[in-house]
Amino acid sequence: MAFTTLNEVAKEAGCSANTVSRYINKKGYISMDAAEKIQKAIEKLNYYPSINARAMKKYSSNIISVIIPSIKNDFYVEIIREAENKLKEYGYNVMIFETRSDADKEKYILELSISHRVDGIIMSSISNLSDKLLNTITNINRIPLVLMEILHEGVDCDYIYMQNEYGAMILTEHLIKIHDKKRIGLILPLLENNVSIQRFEGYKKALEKNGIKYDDNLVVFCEINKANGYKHTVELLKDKNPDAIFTSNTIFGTGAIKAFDEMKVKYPKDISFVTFDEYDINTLFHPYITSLHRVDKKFGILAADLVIEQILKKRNNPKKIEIDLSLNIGESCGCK
Amino acid sequence: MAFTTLNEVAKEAGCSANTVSRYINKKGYISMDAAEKIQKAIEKLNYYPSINARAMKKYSSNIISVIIPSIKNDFYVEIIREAENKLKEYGYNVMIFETRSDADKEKYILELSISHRVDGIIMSSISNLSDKLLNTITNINRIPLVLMEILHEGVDCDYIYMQNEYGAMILTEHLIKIHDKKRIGLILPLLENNVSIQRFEGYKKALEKNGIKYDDNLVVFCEINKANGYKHTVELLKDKNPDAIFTSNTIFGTGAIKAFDEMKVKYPKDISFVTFDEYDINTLFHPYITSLHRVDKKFGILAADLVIEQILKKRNNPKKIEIDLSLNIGESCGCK
DNA sequence: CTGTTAGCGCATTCAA
DNA sequence: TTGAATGCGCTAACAG
Repeated sequence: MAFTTLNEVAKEAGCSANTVSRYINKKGYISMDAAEKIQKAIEKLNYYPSINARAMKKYSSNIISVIIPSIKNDFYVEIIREAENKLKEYGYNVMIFETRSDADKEKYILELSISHRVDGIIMSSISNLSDKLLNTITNINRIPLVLMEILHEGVDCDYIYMQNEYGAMILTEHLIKIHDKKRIGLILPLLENNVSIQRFEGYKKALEKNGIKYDDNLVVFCEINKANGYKHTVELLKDKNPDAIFTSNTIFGTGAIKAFDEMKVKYPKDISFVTFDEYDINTLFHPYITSLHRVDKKFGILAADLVIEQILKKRNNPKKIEIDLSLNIGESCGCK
Repeated sequence: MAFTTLNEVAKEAGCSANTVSRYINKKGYISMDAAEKIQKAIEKLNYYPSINARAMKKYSSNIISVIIPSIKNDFYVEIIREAENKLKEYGYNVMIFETRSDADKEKYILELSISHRVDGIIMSSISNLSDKLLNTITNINRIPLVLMEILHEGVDCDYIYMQNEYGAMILTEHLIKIHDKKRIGLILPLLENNVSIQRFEGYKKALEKNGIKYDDNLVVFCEINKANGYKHTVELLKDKNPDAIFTSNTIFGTGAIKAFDEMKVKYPKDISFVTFDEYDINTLFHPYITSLHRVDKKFGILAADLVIEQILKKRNNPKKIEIDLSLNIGESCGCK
């Protein structure tokens, strides 16, 4: 591989490297004549500045890490896009990473981000497994950090978080109070996932408030994939006689839809169906699927604003922003 | 921000920076004693090597750029994941970029990749707008390059490409020959997109071969988004009396599904419906949607192998790998 | 307005 | 087995 350097451009333009640098960074004054020659040299030699060298010199990479569980999830993709657009306004580039909800990969990506000397990290971490490393990042390395979705006790940084427990509760309660459901099947990610724990708590709270005994036959914990959503919906329908199904995310939700389709179980006629997250697919075709609405959906923009604030204003008193949830009534629960 | 350096680790461990470097890179011999002290120092000081400094020294960043039109598209997401897994086997990290099919962004990302001194680029570029830059990359900078989806005449690098024209032809011909359709509505991306051109050609060829006159009222070119898929399906249905709809990608496809749903047009009863790409959503619920099957679906792995070959074996005779397409019959066209 | 100098953090010579 | 010296490409300080 072969790359032109600043020095080569300088030589070609008949000036010093410093002048070229100032031209590129638009710092200080440069004569028209020099500017022209430099521009020509840059084009002639196909010069592209080395980000590595620049980052070393400036103690700043101009990169923000955006780390999410999955890019196969519209919710997170929107966050990335919003954050990227916002950050670009301030001249930052984004490195996109997905953890696949894997603790080792999460750790690897965080360490990689430190090694890249990124100027900030926006992350959706749904377990506590990286908390120690996150503490190093924010306290020792002092990299501006924004965590999304849930609070990590003991990691003192900016947060944008949802009321997962409350959300699961109102969704469950809707099924109980409005549609008189008593046997609500729930499909959840494994409990090492804190979001899962919170949604599980919300479900149980709704039952308790409404005098329904918790039946652990109706609750399934499994790895997040469509196949599991399908499989466990089939099993619930076959063996557990549920009068409703509540999937904790859209991946499980699509598995459930497939199961309903194959078993010729129609919602809401034969069973009520609700899912936590609000996605495109929920209203792709009728019956529309009941879910929860994030009152402020701009996680990505909010997160970007928080990092930028930390960087530019050197703010270091952490902020916590709570995202409200409300019912997003469709037809799948039995309404309309 | 504050980061520990190799020198600080060396001081803490009571040895030279060189020894620490050799320890980290597992190169050359090191006494057990030294190794232990160094490891302790690394942990105590939270040392994470600077990728920037390393890249400068080694003329190699260990990064491969994977550039795709959209991360909101399962086809590309799979490519990313496959490539990432494969590349990690060889010790490479991946930088993920999406161009949103925007020529300026495409150029920006390519230049950014050069500036990062990436060790290779895997890209799906569906226009010819960056061909000049791609030539610089492969001929001047000599960065290993693999292009996906379509051939770019004049860019001499590795390719993994599909028979877009053939695919559109057999899909159209299926509608004509098997289901006796004569007025097939087609929704395509704008023609600056080469994939679009090829699929359009395939459509026309199928009509011609079967003695059907081309009617440009039935063909729509528009920007790729769901709203356009919806809008143009509605318009076709209302005004153009089509007996089939062919959407050129899944984004348009979901828009079409929404339009069918709202207008209470049932496929395949009222109209035939086919879409080019094979996605999860096609078989999420019945009727399953007829599409094209990529005989070798591992674009990502193939691409990673090609870059690795270029890097490790210093291969520079370009390879072209063609991906075959075959009909993937569902029910939406009218077949059972 | 421009050039000279120094040093960012690291890996790679070469000596010892 | 280890240390000292060097330089990757760039920008910031300082001189001129």
